[in-house]
Amino acid sequence: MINTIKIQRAIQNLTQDELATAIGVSRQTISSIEKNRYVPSTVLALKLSKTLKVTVHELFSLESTD
Amino acid sequence: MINTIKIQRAIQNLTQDELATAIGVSRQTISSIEKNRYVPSTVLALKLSKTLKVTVHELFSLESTD
DNA sequence: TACAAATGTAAAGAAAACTTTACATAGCGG
DNA sequence: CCGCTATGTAAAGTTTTCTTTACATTTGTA
Repeated sequence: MINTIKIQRAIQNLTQDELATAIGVSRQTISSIEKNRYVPSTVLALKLSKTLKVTVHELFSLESTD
Repeated sequence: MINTIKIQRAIQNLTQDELATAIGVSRQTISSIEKNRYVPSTVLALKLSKTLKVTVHELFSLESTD
C-alpha cells in the first residue's frame, strides 16, 4: 500500500510530531507509516484523513502486491 | 468505530464467506469486523471498499470513543 | 420436520501494529 | 561552528489483528 501522508502533512504544514500528537499516537508511528514500515489500522487511517483534511482514498491506495 | 459492512454486503448480495474469499481473509475475520470485535487494517478496509463498491468513509466512521 | 446454508463465537497460536527509550543524522539560523 | 528542530531507525516489550479449528445457533426451504 502506498500513502501520501508526507505530502498532505507538508500541505497542512505539520511536523510528524504535531500530527502524531493530534491523533494520539507516537511520532515513530507516523514515521513508520510514512516509510511503509507497517500498515495502520482503519481507526488511524480515519483520524489521519480527518486531521489532514483528505479522504482515506487520497491518503492510501492499494498496490498489486496487496 | 462503526461499520456498515453487513448492509453493503446485503446490497451486493454476498455471504460473509464469499466476501472473505474475495478479499483473501477468513470468514471469521469478516464476522469479527462486522461485530466490532476488532479494527481491521487499512489494507483490509480498502479491499472491503473495493469489493463492496463504496468508499471507506461509507463503510467505516469514527465514534467519539475512538 | 429435517436438512443445508449462513452466521456466531471461542480458544490457541502466529503475525503484525504500536509504544517507549534511545541514539544518530540532516538541515537551518544564529 | 553551534545549537535546535525534524526525521530516521533500532530493539524490546505489549497489545491487537488475524488464522485455524471446531462447534453451536439461526434461518430458509424442501
